[in-house]
Amino acid sequence: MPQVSDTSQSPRKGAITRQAILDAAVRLASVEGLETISIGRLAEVLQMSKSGVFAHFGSKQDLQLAALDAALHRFVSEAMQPALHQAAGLPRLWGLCDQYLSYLERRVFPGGCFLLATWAEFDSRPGPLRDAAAAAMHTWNDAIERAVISAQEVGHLDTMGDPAQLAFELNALLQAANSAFLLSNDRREFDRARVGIRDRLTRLATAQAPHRPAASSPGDT
Amino acid sequence: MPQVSDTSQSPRKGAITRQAILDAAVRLASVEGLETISIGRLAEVLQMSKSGVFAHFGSKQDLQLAALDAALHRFVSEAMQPALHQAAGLPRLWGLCDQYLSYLERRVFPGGCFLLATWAEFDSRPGPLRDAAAAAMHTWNDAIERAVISAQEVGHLDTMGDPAQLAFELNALLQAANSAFLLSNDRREFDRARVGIRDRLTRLATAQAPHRPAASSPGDT
DNA sequence: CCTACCGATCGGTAGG
DNA sequence: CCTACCGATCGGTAGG
Repeated sequence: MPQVSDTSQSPRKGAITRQAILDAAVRLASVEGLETISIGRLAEVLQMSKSGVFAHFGSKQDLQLAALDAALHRFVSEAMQPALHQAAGLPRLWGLCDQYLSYLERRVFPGGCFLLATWAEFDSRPGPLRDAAAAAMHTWNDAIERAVISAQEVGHLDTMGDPAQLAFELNALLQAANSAFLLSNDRREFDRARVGIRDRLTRLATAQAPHRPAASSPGDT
Repeated sequence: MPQVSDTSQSPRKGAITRQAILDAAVRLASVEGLETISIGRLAEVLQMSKSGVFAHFGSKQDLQLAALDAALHRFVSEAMQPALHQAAGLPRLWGLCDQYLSYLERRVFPGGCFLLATWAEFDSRPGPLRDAAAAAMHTWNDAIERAVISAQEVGHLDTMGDPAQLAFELNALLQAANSAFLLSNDRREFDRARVGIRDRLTRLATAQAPHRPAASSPGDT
């Protein structure tokens, strides 16, 4: 009766398999969309039976929700977490934008930003998936807006500017980088986003702002 | 043998049916995506047999391409055409942006901007549909960029600015209005886009620019 | 986690 | 534009 076993197998094999399924689901969904993935194709990729895959989730929708959740966690750690540890104010705000662009450049997901893709897929289809995609979008939007407000509070940004307006414009440049890069495959799109962001931030920066957001200069390529 | 008939029926019944199919396809696809529409569901909506729908197109892909083409024509006439008739320079450039926002506000398509939705759906799936969606995106991007260059040529905009950079930023604000409005259902998102666009244009406007792009002021709601 | 199976729906064809 | 039909695949279930 192996209760601890030999640690080589068994610890929580189910959880490992479940994670493997979610990894494959996220990879597939990034390219084809969360709705288009099918349990049968996942089973094929994973060399499992259909019902073997199915057994880990109560329904296709639960699988989709779990995959979105897994992608969101990956998004947070790849596109947000490092920047959130920076000093409040312009460093953190610029860090968030730059970290997001780096997440796009590193192609963390093969199909571009997973959150934007999923939001575009479900933005007009009411239901749990739309709700979850909206919540994921809010996770990001709130982080940006909080960083803007905090930059005003520490005195780096002029309080005359409307935080919602600045957050909207920063977000606009970031999501444009995603779709434009997928369209042109031209890395200068990232430079354009950085130029636009730097312009907005320097224009609103106060005298107390730390040597302004210099960042990696895009050069004149 | 009715050769001219009584004009009530018959002229080109096939073409009429085909158009009805495309209208339904565009409406469905705007909400659910071009890939998700099925010939069977279209037949149901149109009270036709599946093969009756199918007969007008050689394949599902051809139906999708035809629907995208129909949506593009509608996009051009609703979001571009009126603005393109305005005077070259800032009037036309501002007109294009404002017309696009109006197209979103009027909810020409129930699921937001059809071009952006379709591009997001196929941006990572190589094939004829991705190519057609990219071409549709270029139709719009080129119009904006040409309007920017033309505004420089007539002396309304400072030639120091990079046209590609300005076009990128205007486009960013426009597509952000689309996704943000679908997310929040808050019309202030359109105001934010207009404020950002006006800011960009006034900042680059020369002395010869016609009384600057005033536009409908968003008020302080 | 498997085999075996269900009804429904898919895109597409035959033949008229 | 129809009826009738095809093989393939879908999400999901039974039973182990």
